[in-house]
Amino acid sequence: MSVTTAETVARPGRPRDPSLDVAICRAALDLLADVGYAALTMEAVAAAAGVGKATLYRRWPAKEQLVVDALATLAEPVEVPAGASAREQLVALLETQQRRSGSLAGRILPRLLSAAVENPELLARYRAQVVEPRRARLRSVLAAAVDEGLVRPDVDLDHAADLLIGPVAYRNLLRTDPPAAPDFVRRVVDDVLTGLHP
Amino acid sequence: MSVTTAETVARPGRPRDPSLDVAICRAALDLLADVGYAALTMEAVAAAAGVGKATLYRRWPAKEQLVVDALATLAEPVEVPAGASAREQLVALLETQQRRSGSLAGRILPRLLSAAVENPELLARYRAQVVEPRRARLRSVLAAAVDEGLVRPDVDLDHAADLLIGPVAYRNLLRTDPPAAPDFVRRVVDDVLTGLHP
DNA sequence: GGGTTGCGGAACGGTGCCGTACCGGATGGG
DNA sequence: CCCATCCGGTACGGCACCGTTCCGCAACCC
Repeated sequence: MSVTTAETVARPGRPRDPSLDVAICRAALDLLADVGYAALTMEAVAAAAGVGKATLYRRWPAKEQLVVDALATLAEPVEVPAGASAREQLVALLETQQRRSGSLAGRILPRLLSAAVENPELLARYRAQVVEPRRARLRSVLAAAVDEGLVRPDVDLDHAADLLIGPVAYRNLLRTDPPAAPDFVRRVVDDVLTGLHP
Repeated sequence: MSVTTAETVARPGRPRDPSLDVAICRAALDLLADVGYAALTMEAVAAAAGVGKATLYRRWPAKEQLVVDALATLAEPVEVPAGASAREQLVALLETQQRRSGSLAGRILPRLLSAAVENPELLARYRAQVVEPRRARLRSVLAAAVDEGLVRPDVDLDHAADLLIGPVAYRNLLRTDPPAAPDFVRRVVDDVLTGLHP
């Protein structure tokens, strides 16, 4: 499902400018993060993208499809320091996630949690684009932790990922004050790894 | 800060009907859960409460103050089975929280996570009314777990509460499918308690 | 019982977004 | 070349909600 629903079949006349697709999607994501889904407006997207309203409606019939496609362009690189121990890699992953709570994807999440009540597909896209890649990275590091003898081999890695992500993400979402202690992530990793230790 | 800002000083004329305060607040909370904060409308609140708009504006100048006061009326009883072991009490607490993800307070949370970007006070009220009581209950049960020798005495109970609540709440918020396994909560409690064991 | 306030309901002008439809110009395919 | 389509911009009628105001009546204090 490409961003533009137009078929690649050659059509007469001037072709659509592909760079406008990305500009529109980018503007939609920015606005989604800034004002939320309910307040997101086709007019505002057009203005932010420097585009006429007709250009939007020519490609997307309504806000929902636009945002769904825009979310498909949302991706974050998930890198992890090579050569470090599994424990250090887990700490690094979670600290990156914590630090990114103010990033584009991070600011979009609470908006989508609300919008998902009416439109579950929006959140499903976000999970596929952002949450699942993070979890996959986490699982692979946890598998390395099993190899290191740090985690019991019978542990469900998906469940272990929940134990690690949950506390960090929940605190970020709830904006609990005071903000998490500097060693918060490390303590989470230590406590969870102790619980999963052979 | 009472719901109605009117002073208790006697005033001439017909006094305000206190039952309308609760009807309005209840309607506001229902609408908040159903349509979200951005789409919540003074007109809709008035209609749902069976009240004229003037009655609303006589008490609250704007939507924000109304919702803040309405949230102050939000409270859930947090009971825990007496006589059970600390472990069983923890499982019961978290399962209750999980079951209540569809309750009024549970449906309001994602709406407030989005609204809190513009209006942090809304989420602060929710934390004070809903989150903090739950955490307090959790801390007291964890203290009992320390007395039972189930948890090390030097463990930060607040941090332990994060480890327990985080995974459960995060899964509920993200609506991860498939829905959590039936023994999900028990496994979380078991793993965390193992990590905090003496 | 008179003056004052509360109440539901209806109406007001103003504003912002909807989705559509044009315009004049640009761009590329047949 | 010619014409279909794309582009930015503007305008349109319609609709929903805003916050206020007025009405007619009810309820209460002094």
